[in-house]
Amino acid sequence: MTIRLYDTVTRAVRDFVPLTDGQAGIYLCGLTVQSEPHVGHVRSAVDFDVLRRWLTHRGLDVTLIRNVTDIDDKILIKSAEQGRPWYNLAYEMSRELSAAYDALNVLPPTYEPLATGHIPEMLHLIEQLIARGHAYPAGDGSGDVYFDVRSWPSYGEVSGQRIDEMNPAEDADPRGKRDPRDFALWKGRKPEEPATASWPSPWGPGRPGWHIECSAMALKYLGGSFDIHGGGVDLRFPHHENEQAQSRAAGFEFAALWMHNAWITTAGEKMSKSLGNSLTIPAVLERTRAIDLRYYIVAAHYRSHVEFSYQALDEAALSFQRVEHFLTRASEELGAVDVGPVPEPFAAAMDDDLGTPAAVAVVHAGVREGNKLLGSRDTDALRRTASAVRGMLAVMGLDPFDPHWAGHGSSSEESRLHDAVDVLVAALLDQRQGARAAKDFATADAIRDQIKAAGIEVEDTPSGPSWSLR
RNA sequence: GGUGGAGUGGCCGAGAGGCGAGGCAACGGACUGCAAAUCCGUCUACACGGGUUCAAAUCCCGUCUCCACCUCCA
Repeated sequence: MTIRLYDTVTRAVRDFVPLTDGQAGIYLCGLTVQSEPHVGHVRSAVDFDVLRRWLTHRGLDVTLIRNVTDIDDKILIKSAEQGRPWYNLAYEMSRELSAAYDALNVLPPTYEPLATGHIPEMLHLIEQLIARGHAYPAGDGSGDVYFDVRSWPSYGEVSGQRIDEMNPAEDADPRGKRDPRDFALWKGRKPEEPATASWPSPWGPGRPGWHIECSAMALKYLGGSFDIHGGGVDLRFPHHENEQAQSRAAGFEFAALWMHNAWITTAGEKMSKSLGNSLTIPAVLERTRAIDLRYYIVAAHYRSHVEFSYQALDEAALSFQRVEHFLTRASEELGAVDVGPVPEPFAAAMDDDLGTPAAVAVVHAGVREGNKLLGSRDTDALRRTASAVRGMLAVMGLDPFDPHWAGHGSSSEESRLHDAVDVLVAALLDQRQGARAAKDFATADAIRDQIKAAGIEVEDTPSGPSWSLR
C-alpha cells in the first residue's frame, strides 16, 4: 500500500513518503476573508478534507494547518467602501466561511492561524532574509521590504516560469524595487490606511505582504520541512512560487510536495467574476442539500476543472440520493449499519492520487450489489455490503448517517415535525392499504396522489409502504 | 510573448496503447393492481488531419477551439 500523489513541482505522480514515519504535515492556503464564500471557494477545503481523511484512514497522524488571511489590500479597500473597520469585515467573513466549511462537513483543521496573529514570526523571517542577502528595504523611503528574486537562482521552480520570460507588469509602479518581479515582504503604511492596519517593524510601521504570511505560519506550526503544501491552481504563481523562494532562501526545506486543486467555474469564467453573489454557499444551500453539494464536488477529481451548473448539481444529487436510499433501506431491514472496512478497489482508487471518481464508481457498484440483496435471505451479505458502502462514504465525508449532517437542517423541532408527519401519512397509507385490499384502486391511487401533492413519495416495499420527501 | 491545462456518447464526468468507469436522462424487459423503487438489457463515444503499432481515446507530428496563470482571485 503506497499512496501516490501528483506533485505540481515535479509534474508527476509520486509515492507519498512521510518525512516522519506515521505522520503527515499539511499546509493549506485558506482564503482572504473579504467576501462571502462561493462554491468555488470551498472546493479546496473539501478536496483537502478528503485528502486528510484518507491519510488518516491509512493510519497517518495528520496535522492540517489552514490559515485565514485577515489583512490584505482588498479587505482594506472593501471595508473602506462599506464604511466599517477592516477587522470587522474580516471577522464577519471569516465566520461566514467557517459556517460554510462546517455545513459541508469539512473537518476543522488542526489549527487555523490568522495572519494578524503572526506578525512577529513574519518580521523574524524577513530579518533572516535580509541577513542572508535575499531581501532589502526599499530605497525610496516607502518602508517597503522586497524579496530579491535575482538573488535566488531557482526562482520559478514551482510554476515552471523563467524570470526573464515573465510578462513584466509594465504599468506597475516599480516603487523602490531592484527588479519589477521582486515582491513585497513588508508594506510600509500608506497615509490613507487606517492606523489599526499597521504594526511596528524595524523598517517603520506597516503590514506584511501576502506571501510571507503563509511561510511564517507554515514554518511555525509544521516546522522547517513538512510534507504537503496545497491550494488552488491560481496560487501556483505568484503565491506559492514566492513562498517557496522566500522559505528556502531563509534556509528551510519547506514543502516536500505541492498539490493544487482545479477550479469550479461558471459559464467558463472564474466564479469570482460572474453573477455576483448568486453562487454563495448560503444561496446554493437554499435549494440543494449540503451533502449533495459535497458529493458533487467530491465526485470530480480534484485536479479536474468543473463547469458548475445547477443541472449537473441536480444530477449529482439524484446520483447520491440513490446511494443514500440504499443505505436507508438496508438499515430499515438490518437495524443500525456499521461504518465498515472499505473494499480493495476503493482503496486502490484513493491511493492513486485521490481517485475519487473511480472510488465513487466502487460505491455505486456496492449499491447495485446491495440493492439485489435487499429483501433476500442473505442478511449477512447485505450487512457486509451496506457497511462497506457506509465506510466508503465516511472516508469521503459523505456518510449520510454521520450525526454531523443531522446537525444541519434537522433540529429537534424538525424531528418532532417529522414524527408528526409520519403519524399523518401512516394514517393515510392505512386507508390506502385498505382500499388496495378491497381492490378499490381508484381510491388507493387518489390517496397516493394526495400524498404526492404534498411533496411526499410513497414506495411499496416488501415490508409495506414507506414514504420520503422528494 | 512565457507557463500550465482541457476538448470523451443526449448530459455530467473517469480512464491514458489491447479487456465498454460510474452517474443522470431515454428506450426495452422483469417485478407491481398501476406506479414508485429495484434489477437486467439497449444507446459502442473520445476536436480535426496525418503518422507509429498486430492494436491508438491513450504515443508522435501538424491544425483548430477553449481555459487558467504571468495583476495580493480557491
